[in-house]
Amino acid sequence: MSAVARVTLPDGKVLEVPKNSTCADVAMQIGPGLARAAVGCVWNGELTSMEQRIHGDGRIAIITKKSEDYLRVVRHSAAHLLAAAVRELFPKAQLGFGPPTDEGFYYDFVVEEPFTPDDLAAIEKRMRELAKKGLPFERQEMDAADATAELKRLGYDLKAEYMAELVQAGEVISFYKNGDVFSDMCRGPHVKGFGSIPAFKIMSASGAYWRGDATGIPMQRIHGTAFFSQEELDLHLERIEEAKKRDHRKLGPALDLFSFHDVAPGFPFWHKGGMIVWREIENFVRGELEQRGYQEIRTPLVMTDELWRKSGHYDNYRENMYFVEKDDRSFAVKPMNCPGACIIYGSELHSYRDLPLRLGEFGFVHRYELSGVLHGLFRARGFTQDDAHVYCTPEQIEAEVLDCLDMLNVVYKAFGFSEIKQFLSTRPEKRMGEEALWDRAEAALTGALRAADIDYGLNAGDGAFYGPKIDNYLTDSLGRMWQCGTIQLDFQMPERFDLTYVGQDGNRHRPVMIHRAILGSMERFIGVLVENTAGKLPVWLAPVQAILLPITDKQIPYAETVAKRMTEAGLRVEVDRRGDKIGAKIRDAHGRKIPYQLVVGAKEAEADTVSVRPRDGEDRGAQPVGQVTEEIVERYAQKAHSPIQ
RNA sequence: GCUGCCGUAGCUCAGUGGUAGAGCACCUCCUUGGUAAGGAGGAGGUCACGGGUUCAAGUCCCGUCGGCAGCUCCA
Repeated sequence: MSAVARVTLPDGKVLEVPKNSTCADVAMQIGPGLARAAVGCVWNGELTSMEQRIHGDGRIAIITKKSEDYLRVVRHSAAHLLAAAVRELFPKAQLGFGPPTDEGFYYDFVVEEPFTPDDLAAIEKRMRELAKKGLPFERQEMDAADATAELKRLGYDLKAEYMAELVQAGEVISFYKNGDVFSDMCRGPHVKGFGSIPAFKIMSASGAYWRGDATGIPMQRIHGTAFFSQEELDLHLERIEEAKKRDHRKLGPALDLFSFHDVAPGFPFWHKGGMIVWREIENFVRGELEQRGYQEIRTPLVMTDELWRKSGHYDNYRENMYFVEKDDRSFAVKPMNCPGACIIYGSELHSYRDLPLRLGEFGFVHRYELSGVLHGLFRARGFTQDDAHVYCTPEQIEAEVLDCLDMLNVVYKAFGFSEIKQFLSTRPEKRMGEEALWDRAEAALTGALRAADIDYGLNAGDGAFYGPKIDNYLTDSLGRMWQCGTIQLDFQMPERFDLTYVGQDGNRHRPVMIHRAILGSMERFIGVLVENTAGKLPVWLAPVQAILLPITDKQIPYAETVAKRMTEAGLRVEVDRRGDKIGAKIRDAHGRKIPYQLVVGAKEAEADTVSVRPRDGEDRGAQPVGQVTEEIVERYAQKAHSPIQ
């Protein structure tokens, strides 16, 4: 064994340091300035202190106050501050884990009673008092015996359990103390003291379990967040408010798109507005399918258990399936469309000339989801995939995957999404098939991603039970990522259904199957669209594209003539016939987020014009009906999603 | 599913053991008003459902259903 460890710096440079060096030693070797500025480091992706010992090769990033990762340090310290306040107010509270997260931090506690909102307010108040005192973090390393004694003194039984594991793993045990107020076993690093957390806030409390085990010890988790400045914290809180305003579960019913009811938990009811959006999306995708040589199919919702045994779903997916009994037979409601597609493929003989055979299906699938994970359209129990199954030869895989990636780009762009991120998910623990097939499938997907020059991320172990996949995430206007499309390779299903094609050599061969969805689920995608646009759907998707607002009843006939002309031009138009004043009608149309609000009074009726109030702009004044109609028709045709001004 | 919180009119919510409430929306009437809420009146309730405690339950207790947040981030 070598006595040196090779340490890779963020810029790719490699340093050799003696084993058992600390991160601080490494920083010093890079430069004394950096060593002085260092507040912690990231060792092999994990946040740790400068005292971390280096036992082998790895990657290091030194954190200074200027690093992005410094925010994680601040938040981790804020978690300690939270725990300190909790221990003062609830001396019997036992500590669990308290890490920083992407949004802030949390700390888990074992307490007799759940925290009330009043408790949280008191805890936050106490945190502010402690922060005012400064109370520097002081690191102290201990051997196992001392650490055990210290944890016993503090009454941290759970931590003692965890410490034993750490000692076993050869870790150095360290404590961080803040005066005589608080002490916690912790790897670090931390800010200077409780006074060095510029802005923080307690967000909420919820249930959790020791080490995430639902059969284990119940705990109470307090969530908070922290930032470098009050301004950034305020901005964060505003973003949360904005997201709340855009919540599709509120906007959807308010805009008459869809609703949920107790009689069908997890299953959306689609109203007229939602169906218009749905149809537009479906027709657009259908157009793409036609361009790309797909055939559209539809397979049954209910099929026998035998089919699902054959496909492997019965063994691998049963907990998520719905079953029905009739004629002493058991049937399952389809959770996926692939077996049905395989039945169609297998129903006739195929030549290599037929391949690739692309079968598309807007397939309505049902998956039982635990009640706690349901979330409006984002996580429903019944949803419609814009699914397709491509049967091809192994040689055709890359080209087909590339075509799917291209379709993804084209489709997402049409909905106003330009930022797409791909992740490759590799073999999961629960899987079917031989390792060699998995090797081949993973290599094929990697090849396509490289060929498309895509900078993808890796989700190791997150593949489907029948094959690896590429998941596609899009970023919305609030910077949130949504998983939509997926491209999955499958060497199993053709095997199980004994699917073949006749090759050039006259022999039967096994086709490869690619499962792919672009939008993912119609339901979820519409939910994403609603949140992304805050309900202000582009003209091509808007259930009502223009509304005529008569100043008085006398203009209703004129408004109806205009509406008729626009309807004949292919637009979706309404007339507001209610007896309200114009101000109220505008307010209402605006609330419904209708793109074009067209005011008609005596003057407009006289001149064959409408006064245009665009959704995103100011009153434009009177414009000829023909011109306005043309503008909307053009926007519709172009699927424009720019603001309407 | 588990933990916590919640469930009162279509929506947003008040009502803390003693006659079921408000605003908005809806309907009718008056008003026909030129750019983000005109006025008056009316109708609308098995207080999620089931059980219990009590002279009395929207309110307290138990259960069920449904909703929301969290349950992955590992000192």
